[in-house]
Amino acid sequence: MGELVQPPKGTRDFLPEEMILRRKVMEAIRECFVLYGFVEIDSPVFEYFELLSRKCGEEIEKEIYTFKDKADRKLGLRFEFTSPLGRYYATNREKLTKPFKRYAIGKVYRYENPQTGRYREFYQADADIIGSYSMNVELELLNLAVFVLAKLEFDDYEIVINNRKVLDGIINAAGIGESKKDAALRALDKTAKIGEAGVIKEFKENGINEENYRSFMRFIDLGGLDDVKNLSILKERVNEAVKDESVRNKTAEGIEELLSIFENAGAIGLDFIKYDPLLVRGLGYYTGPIFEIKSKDLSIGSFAAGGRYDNLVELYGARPEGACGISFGVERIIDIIMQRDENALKSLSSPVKLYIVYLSENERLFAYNAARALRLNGISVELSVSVSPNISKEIKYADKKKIEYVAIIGEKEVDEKKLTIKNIKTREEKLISLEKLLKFFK
RNA sequence: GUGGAUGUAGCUCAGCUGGUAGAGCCCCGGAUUGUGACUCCGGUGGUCGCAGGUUCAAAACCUGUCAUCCACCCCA
Repeated sequence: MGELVQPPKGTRDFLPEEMILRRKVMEAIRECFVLYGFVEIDSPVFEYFELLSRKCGEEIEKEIYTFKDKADRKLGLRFEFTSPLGRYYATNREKLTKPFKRYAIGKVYRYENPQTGRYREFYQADADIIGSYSMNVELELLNLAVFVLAKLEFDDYEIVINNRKVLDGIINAAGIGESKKDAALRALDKTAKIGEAGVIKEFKENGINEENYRSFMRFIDLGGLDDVKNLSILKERVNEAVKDESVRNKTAEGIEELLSIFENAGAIGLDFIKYDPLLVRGLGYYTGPIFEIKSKDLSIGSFAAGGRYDNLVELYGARPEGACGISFGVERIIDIIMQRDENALKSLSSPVKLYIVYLSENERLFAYNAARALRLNGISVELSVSVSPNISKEIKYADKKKIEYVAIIGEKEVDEKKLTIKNIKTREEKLISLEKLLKFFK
């Protein structure tokens, strides 16, 4: 197969049967967003590069697809929905009702090497709330996430949460300077993957002492299973250790935010979320709580994540506003579903409920009218286009397209003004009137 | 951007130390012109990812290139 008949690196074609599952997942997520009161917006797939790259961090900047248009404007494809949202909000804020709760589901692009759960073109589903500093926002978003996952029948996942302010405070308390903060955080984030020795090695490579690492770890060695207690302990420790008053206040604020989340989580069915002092998240714009949802057993990584980014809209020229969002990795969710159940694709049936076959010209009008009546009642029907059909092949066709029922219309049916309905799976047949058929599908 | 593995029919793959390709599934036709998943028979389908090179001769060896998978970086 020559290269030119393949889709570009990191992109994929989807077959009709794959689309059934993809549509189902995206529709489930969308329904939940709507049930939680989020409104849909749309914005361009490309924006000015300079806009996209503001405060996203160097690493991400490298992953932005860029191009110049014919008037030499430097543009970039959106690599997620948050930066475009910042721009959108700044542009339209006068027309928006606050707090602004919006969702967006669409394709995003990242120029990176494809790998497990990683593509150059992929779907994300985002829900964000702009216009509130309250932790009620975090609680609502986490609650939404749990609702979405229940709808998708996910149960072996975990939700971890941390706070950028707290991270900054502990980094400071551990004696790691501001200039080395990012490198330290990046290394710490990898603890589960590369282990203690690996983190220390990375610290050293970045000119940070092992003692700083030990110190950091001592702060977060909180022992207990009760996160409220743990955070209270941490609060005292950091409060004593941080000399800089503004950092100390920020840290305390961050801990209060987390405490507020944990104290209220139980009341809305979120008692299982966990404080993870080593959770970092790379994107540069996060300012407060950050969270991640991952599968417990599968190696696919996190499939939903988000956090608070209070400074974002200000970056685009709007007055400061509290803002927080969550993003679902649609591809990863689909990959997980397919890894779990290899029959995930096979077991789905077509949204088309009935395939109608008529055997000769004489039955055409009857078949056409039946199809029309069903369609007018919202029932999806495919009418065969064969002129003189071979019934075996028609049934096989419907089966392959995962259509559950076939209607056969011949001389006999037209005479009796009924349709022969065959259930493909059970092979049962019934001769029934159109009225009964309509009721059956309703 | 870096490293490793892999590219042979629509799919999964076989093809030994070089002698210009095979199986199963799928697909198409028939046994079966108002009834499909099983069976039987027959058939279509490949410049062996692409481009060079070595050789009398390359799917095989060498180089480059593109793509896929895995890992790093980073991330949904």
